[in-house]
Amino acid sequence: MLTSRREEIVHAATELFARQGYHAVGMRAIADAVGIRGSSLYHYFPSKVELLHAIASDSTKRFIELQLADLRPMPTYAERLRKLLGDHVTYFHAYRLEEAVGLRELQELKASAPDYYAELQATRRSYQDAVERLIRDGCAAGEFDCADAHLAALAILGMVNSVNDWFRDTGRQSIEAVAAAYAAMAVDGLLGATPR
Amino acid sequence: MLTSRREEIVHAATELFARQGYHAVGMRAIADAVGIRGSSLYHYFPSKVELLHAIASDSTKRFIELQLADLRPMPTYAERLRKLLGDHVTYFHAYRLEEAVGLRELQELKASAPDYYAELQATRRSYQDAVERLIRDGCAAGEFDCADAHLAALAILGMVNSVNDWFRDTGRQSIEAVAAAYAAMAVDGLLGATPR
DNA sequence: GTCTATATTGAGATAGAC
DNA sequence: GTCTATCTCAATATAGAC
Repeated sequence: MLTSRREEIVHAATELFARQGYHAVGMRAIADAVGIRGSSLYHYFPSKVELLHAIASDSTKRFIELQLADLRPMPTYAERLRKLLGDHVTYFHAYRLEEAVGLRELQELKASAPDYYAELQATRRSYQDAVERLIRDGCAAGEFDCADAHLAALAILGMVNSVNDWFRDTGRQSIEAVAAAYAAMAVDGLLGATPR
Repeated sequence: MLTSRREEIVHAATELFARQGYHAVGMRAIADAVGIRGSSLYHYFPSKVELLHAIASDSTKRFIELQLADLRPMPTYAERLRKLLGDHVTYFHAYRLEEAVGLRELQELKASAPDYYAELQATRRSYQDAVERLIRDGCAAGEFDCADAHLAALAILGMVNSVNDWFRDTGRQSIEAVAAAYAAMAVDGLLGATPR
């Protein structure tokens, strides 16, 4: 599964950062989890913050590329957005540790590595813009009913992003069921895609 | 404004924790912000984590008491929920630093002070339950249209909680306008309170 | 690529004078 | 209630052997 030592390190750091927070985890703890000495980590990453960047950046960029590529081939705006949001929730669940680190340690990245922060924010922004455009187009086409596409995009993204805060695999519903339900609440409910 | 030195300390710590994160801020930095020495802080708080608890607990409990007290006197469930959610957004904005710390450092509290964590989670849970009950009652009364009141409550709370992530006072809309718009998207949109 | 050894800095917290 | 002085520990990171 984990082919390279580098991947092994990123994986261990992701788990520790997600569980305890970036500053609460020392390089020694990461090294222990991998079975090497602290100093050996510096063979793979020049600093701790580069490790954080690798975690936050890799999964976010992969996610957004996937989502934006998938945006095109659908008959209606409603179906397009429902699929996008459902995939959003399931991806966020699959990479919940990475997303937890990426979201929670954003300001740490902003303070310690401003370039990386700006880059990441730009990537996120392009995704938010794509969702907003999709909503705007759906409104223009008469599929959606919404007063402010910008606000609606923010509200819906806030909604789907929050699933990881409460969802547990041990609960009564699968992540796929929750993903479908959230997509329906957003598209058919909030945006009124299905006439009532 | 800040009557006691204790309040002054809590206020300074809130700002610093919100901006830099709990572990990134030392007791010395908090003391500097107040104009005393680091050791003097221990006259008011026995440890750093007690300070965190004071920040997270005070504002959360005050908020939830306020909101639950306000729940009763309204003619319809829709109006009741619209008011609750609007107040939620404006309160969260007024106490955005405290809420940022309370939400982001939850796991720190869980690790360092499990009792405080459990207490705080129970308080939050009672609020979530109240919102869910309100939605369920509104559904039973035929005012709302929703498949799963539990999921709807989680989705709506995720939505209103996310406003602080993007809202800035320098933007084009006031917080009151955003609060009203979010309440409408939740109640009239997601829950379909207004017939379309 | 991993190790030992270490430099350097700052953390949280305490003792006890005033 | 605030101070000075200090304890103890752990942090990130580097140098250089193997």
